Amino acid sequence: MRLKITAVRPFDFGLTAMIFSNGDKEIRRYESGVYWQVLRVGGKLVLVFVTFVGTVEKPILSVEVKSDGLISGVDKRVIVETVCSLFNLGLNLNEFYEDVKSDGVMLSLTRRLRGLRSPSTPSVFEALIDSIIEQQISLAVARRIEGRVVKTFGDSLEDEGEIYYAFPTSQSLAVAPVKRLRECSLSLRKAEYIKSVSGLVEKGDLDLGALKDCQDSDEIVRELDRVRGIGVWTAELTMVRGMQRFDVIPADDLGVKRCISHYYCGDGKISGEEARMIAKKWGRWKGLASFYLIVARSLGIEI
DNA sequence: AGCCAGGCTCTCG
DNA sequence: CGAGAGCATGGC
Repeated sequence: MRLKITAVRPFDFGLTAMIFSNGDKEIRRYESGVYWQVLRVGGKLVLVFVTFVGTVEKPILSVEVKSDGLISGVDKRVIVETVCSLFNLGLNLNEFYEDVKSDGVMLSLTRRLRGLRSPSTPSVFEALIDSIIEQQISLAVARRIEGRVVKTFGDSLEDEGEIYYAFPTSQSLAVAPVKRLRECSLSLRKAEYIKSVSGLVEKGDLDLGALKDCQDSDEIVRELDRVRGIGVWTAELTMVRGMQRFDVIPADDLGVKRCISHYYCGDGKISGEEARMIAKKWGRWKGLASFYLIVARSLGIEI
């Protein structure tokens, strides 16, 4: 089955999906113009292959849906909504561009990266667990560990002889033996954090859906920060990646600090507080602006 | 070899 | 209170 989705313009699909070009083929990847991953829809696993059939100024996505079960009308709506949130298709980038154009660096970068959107995870839970895994260690190590966790605890789906994994549910991680979590190369601490956070979600003591709908971003940070294993950095990263909250910036993030310093402070070491000061002028677009900096830096773009 | 890596908690003094 | 140790492993 195939679905069509019209995005708000501008949208550069290739530029946006590019960060997944070295992703795991069995989990989530962008290759030769095709992005794929497994979604959980109405209790079923659904594999989607997303391609771009429009232009940056007239963006249309084509979604090929594969599933073992039957896809209902409701399922179709959920799939469309999920793909929309994966690439934040509803966001009006022109508002962002307009609001940051007085910043010379941003003016230049938004012109050169026109249509770039910050991708999201299909669920807040996934963003949260990924962020915990990524605490302190290098991204290269983190990605390998994430892959092991997904393949150990996630449900899988087969298509044309290939196997694909969905991100584990909160239930599967809540009941996961610490020993098996540790076999994914997680430290004992992180194994405990992940298990207990998943337990809180399962019991309803940590309602990520409700938090996502909370108006006040600072309050979300405070609430998440109260949970053992979650600090401000983890909370903010979860919000940017899993809640479409682009008004927050993970200012304590090493990569964010390095990028801000590169474009605004001549590559010197800066503190999280200094990063927040610089980010102030981006207003409600701090998170998206920092994403543009990171992508620009990774592409070697100079002002 | 060793040191650092998109942090966080717990323990000392 | 604030500072400091400990964590896991891959890359340089």
